Amino acid sequence: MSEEAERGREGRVPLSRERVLEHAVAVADAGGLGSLTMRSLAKELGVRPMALYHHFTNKDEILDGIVDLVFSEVELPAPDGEWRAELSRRAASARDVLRRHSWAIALMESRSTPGPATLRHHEAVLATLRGAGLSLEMTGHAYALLDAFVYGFAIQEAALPFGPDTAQEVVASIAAQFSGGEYPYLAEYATERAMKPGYDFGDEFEFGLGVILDGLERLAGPMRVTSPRGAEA
Amino acid sequence: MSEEAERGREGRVPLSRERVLEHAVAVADAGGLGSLTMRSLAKELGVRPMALYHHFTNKDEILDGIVDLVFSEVELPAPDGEWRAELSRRAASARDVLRRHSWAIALMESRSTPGPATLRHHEAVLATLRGAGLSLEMTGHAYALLDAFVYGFAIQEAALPFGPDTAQEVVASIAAQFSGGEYPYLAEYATERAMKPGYDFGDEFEFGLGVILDGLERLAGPMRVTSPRGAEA
DNA sequence: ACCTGAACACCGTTCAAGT
DNA sequence: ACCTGAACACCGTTCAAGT
Repeated sequence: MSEEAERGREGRVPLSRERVLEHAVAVADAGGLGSLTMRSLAKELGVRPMALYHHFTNKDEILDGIVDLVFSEVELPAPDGEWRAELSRRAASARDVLRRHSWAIALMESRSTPGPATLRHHEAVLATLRGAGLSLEMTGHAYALLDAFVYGFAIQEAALPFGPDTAQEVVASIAAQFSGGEYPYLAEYATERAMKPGYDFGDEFEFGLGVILDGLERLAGPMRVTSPRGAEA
Repeated sequence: MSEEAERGREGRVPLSRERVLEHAVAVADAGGLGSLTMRSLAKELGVRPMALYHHFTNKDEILDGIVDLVFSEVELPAPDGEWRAELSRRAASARDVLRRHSWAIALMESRSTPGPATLRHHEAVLATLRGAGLSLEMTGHAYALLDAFVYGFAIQEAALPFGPDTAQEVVASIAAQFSGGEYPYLAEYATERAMKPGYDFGDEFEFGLGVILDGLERLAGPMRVTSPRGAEA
């Protein structure tokens, strides 16, 4: 699994914060957050566990680091672009990133020291909303609503019984248990909708995002298509 | 802390799944998910760790159990009530419950074996949406959107630097770091909005929920105020 | 049926030491 | 400056045993 573990002691790349964090993300991607331990990470890097403490004061600092690294993968909206397209692209990208690194969702709840990529991300979204002409108050409303949806949707996708394609079979076995009649609406939804061929839970993302953006557009009044070029120049 | 630990070996209440799960929730509430170990839970119950394995096959089963117990605290919507009021009440209740047990959010991402309270909950929401006259397709859209918002909002509240009241000071210290000018929009939002006296992030919940319910109302067309009394009678 | 003690293979982290 | 070995106080869980 690990290139470093296979490599001899000689041609060893020295540790660095970046290298540690990149491997930490890879370990969590492969085996979940539970598989990411100081010991497993060290082995992946071809090093003894204690070597990590020379670059990070403790495991929490590594967890903060990988959350920020995940954030850095999200495409930033362009503040001078068309706001709706930019926010759509940003939301879809964030959802994609959280699907690739679903362990990161649980971490966001507990981390409260945002890293530079996280701050740049927030800054770009705020710039886009403000650039579209929204008031500060409406900017806060919009940002909270958009991110609640993105994060919450990511939770739901992560909690799906299995991948988007194999879900049907699982739903079918669950639906069979409902046939007693205790959960008629669940049974109906499972058999008449979730088990139907073309169904894909992931499609609910576009619907939900559309409802939210429509609502914001309506409430925010006429928005600028592009923000002024030089902010205060 | 624990009544049981103080009680003598004599007047000991015997273990049961319910008693174990109730104490597990209490332990997680008090110290977070990290503080909930088989050993700490056993001590809280005045018992040896191995006694727990007589009632649960492993820790995962306990985690499944407490997620379902948390779900049981959420107020169910009344399928024959006014749909918008019922869904509002349900959403506010779910958000309340997740604020009281914020550790549960991280668990939902990893658990995929829903318990009876969870199933009853889903059943009631589906019944309310179907009872309001929504198509199966629109029911799926609506449910995914509503729950994404509720869960995602709960994550955001859990990730707040501190409680809703002490947040201002923390925001202020963060804002001070922004003063270099690297994050002008974050600085603006922090100083001109988040630090202002009346500001409370929790208020964003009502706004977001309103936008979503408005959107659903508009898309679903005219909805019944009450569903037919006897479903198929 | 219900609970226990001892043990095993793990954790994160400290501390003193090596180069 | 960068990495290590040994040790400590923890984990979840197995297994054989007690009542």
